[in-house]
Amino acid sequence: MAADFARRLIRWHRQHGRHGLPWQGSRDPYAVWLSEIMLQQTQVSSVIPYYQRFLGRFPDIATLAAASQDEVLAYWSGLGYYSRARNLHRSAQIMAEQHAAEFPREFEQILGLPGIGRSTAAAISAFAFGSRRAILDGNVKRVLARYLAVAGYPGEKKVEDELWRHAETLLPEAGIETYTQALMDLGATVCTRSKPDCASCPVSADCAANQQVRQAEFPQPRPRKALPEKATTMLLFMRQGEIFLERRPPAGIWGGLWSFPESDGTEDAQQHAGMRFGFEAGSLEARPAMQHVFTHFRLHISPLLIHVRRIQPRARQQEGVWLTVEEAMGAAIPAPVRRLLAGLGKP
DNA sequence: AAAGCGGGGAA
DNA sequence: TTCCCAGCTTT
Repeated sequence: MAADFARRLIRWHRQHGRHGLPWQGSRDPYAVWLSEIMLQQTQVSSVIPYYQRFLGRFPDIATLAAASQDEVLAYWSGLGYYSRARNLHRSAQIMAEQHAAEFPREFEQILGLPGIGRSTAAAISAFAFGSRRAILDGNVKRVLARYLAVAGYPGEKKVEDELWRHAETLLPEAGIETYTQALMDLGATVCTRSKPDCASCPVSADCAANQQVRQAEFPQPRPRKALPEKATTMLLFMRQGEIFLERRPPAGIWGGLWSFPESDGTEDAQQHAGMRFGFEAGSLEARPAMQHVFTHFRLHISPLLIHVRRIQPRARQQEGVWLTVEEAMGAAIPAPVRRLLAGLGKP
């Protein structure tokens, strides 16, 4: 069974795998390493120009190690996840100092380099040295979860461990490079996250998810973490066609951006906020509620439009500014404030 | 607009 | 050990 899986993949790869990519055909571990790092969170088409430019400027470990971090980052600029570039640079310097600028062949030593985890170390070992090592990146997790109907969320340790065991078991005795490339290619082009093309899949006949027509159920998605909910009332003080904004503290949410004064929504707090600035409130008008989702919580915003009748002359205003809506739209304001301002024109 | 991604570093 | 984040893509 396991042998069939690998054999079919290898056979499939000849005709349907991705060929001719700039990093294929090279066994230079440096080139293989660079491509694997660039491909970690980035798709092939974006990587290609960066890979060629980077390799042109830093053709080997010694050159990379000798370069400044600034220049390395400049060549990475636009790819994102800049810690990858910093780790790449650090690794090159480690190799220059400790391994005579040679890329280590030993799996444990490769794994020990910064920015290289178990799967990346295995991919480099397989492609550069022909070592028989299992990989398990996001694509492979999806292929195996479906092929073997592995339940649970792969981000969970228990599930990931099970997938690693399967990955090891399915390894072929020979042809590790083609097999590894085929597995990656299958996940990227056939066994895709949505709408997998099972009709074109070389292992669909004994794929558990396909047999049960449950492709969409594997791998199980990350459990939805219930976001904490927070609520605030934004006070939109308005006077003579201008609105009042104050600058937020430099750190924290919307640090340094301009926003409306806030209150907890009680009448006392609203009055207090107005008094803080010396505003004498006229009519109040609740605006439509809205919400804004952050990475770690959901914020419910109740906007309250307050027409300011009079500003007490002694009032200090160095913490805030009065701007026309148009001026405010051009200022450094967070997205929800922008939406609120945009909605002010309409009733 | 939301979820995914491989490894590092914090908790 | 386990949890969370980065910064861009794809759906």
